[in-house]
Amino acid sequence: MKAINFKIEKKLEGFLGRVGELSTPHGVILTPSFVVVGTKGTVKSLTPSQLKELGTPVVLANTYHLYLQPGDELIRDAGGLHKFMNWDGPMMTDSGGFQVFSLGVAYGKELSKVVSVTDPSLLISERSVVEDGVPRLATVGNDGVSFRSHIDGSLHYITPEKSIEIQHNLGADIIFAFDECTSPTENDRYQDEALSRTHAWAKRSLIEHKKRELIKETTPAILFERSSDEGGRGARPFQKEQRASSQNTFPQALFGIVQGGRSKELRQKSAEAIGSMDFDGFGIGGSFAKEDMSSAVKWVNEILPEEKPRHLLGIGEPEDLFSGVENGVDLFDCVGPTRIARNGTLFTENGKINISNAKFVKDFGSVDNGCECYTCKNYTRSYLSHLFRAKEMLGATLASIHNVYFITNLVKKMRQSILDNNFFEFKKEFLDSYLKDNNIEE
RNA sequence: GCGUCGGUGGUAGAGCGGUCAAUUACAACAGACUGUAAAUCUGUCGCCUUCGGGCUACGUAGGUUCAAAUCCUACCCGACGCA
Repeated sequence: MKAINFKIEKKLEGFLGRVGELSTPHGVILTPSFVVVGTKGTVKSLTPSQLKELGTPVVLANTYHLYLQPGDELIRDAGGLHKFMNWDGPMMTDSGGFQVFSLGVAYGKELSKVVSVTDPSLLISERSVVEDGVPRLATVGNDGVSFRSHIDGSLHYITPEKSIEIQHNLGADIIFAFDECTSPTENDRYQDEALSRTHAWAKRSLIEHKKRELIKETTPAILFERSSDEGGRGARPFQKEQRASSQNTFPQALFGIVQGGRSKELRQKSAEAIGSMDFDGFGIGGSFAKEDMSSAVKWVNEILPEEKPRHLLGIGEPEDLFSGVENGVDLFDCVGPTRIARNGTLFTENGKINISNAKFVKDFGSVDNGCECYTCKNYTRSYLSHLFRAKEMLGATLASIHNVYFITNLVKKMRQSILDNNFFEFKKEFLDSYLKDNNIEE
């Protein structure tokens, strides 16, 4: 049984972009699509019904976070993450690969998904566990990664097999191979080394995944049902193993992740290697310099098998979404819309605004003219400004509703514009307005 | 009326002779945020500045001292106690 089915409906003439339909056991995702991030099994400040209402097609949770808290086995016993968090739509889980980066070399530094590589102070000259007095919480070995929990300091070791095991316990429709996300500030030798590791880990993730999928397929459905009476009449042989691996009866899809930093050669090498493995789809990972992003995506997507879906990991600024779609990306996820919302920044067709700025205190207009979201239809900038100044929780919720709607809808409009043969007109019209303030100022 | 304690920057509240334009918190004003270590973090926050510094400030007015938010005197205001 195939976990997902991907069908390309239309291509962007002369470019890598395309419109498609991705079927999962929990519903269909129309691509390109924006995936909202719910790291710990919740999209911060939003309920699943609010997500449904604003049109979120798919949610991405995180392996590392849920493994630490509340534990993947608990979630398995709760009936899987869909049931646990009450989200019945399509779901993905990240492998924990990004935490290798964010808790590793990036820990305590100004390093993130998008960095300025022109800043020489960020260049990593030597690899030590403690830099500038800040100990890393993740250290990379060839077999896996040691993590020091950011919650209680306990030590954990995650291997590709472990990541897949956790992700099978969580039970998302689409899961990711365990990879090493490197910083663009690493030197060439390290990038190359890390890439070999990511490729080896991809292979191991795939083997572990296939093994577990096979158990699901060949084990009678009856065994998937949990016996409610703990320890009842003598445990069945194999029960523990089968329960552990097969709580979720529906098949899961595994995406491999392409890395390679800034180097064209490594990006292409990675796309060749990962693209030739039997994954259901692909993630494009890494921390980028802004100006490198579209070229890196293009190098990779020219090589990856066209008929499989591609997910650009962790990218979500409007201008980046346009270039991603143009260059053949089908899925994006990003914490941006929800994080900046909680911090008072809102998307508008004229660029981002910080709602807590003094000028919005008495602004009785809606957040974004013409926006159809719940927040814009019912509340004023003044009210949101008040909520943020008063530190009321509803501020985070209303702002998140708007930002998630804005970005989700933006990608939907891109999709429609490809179908309507006016993608580039739409792109120009949107970006002219969205970026205009930045352009005037400089 | 007598006595005691106290009056510090938008607010609360440190400081009790020089290192004080004054710790800290909050408020205010900006900024950052891209597979979430994040309802977080950063900067500014008396006035002027050629960024060296200059000027005005710790209830008001005097005084002591080389030097006062800090000590003394009077006055004004507040809290509490006694009449």
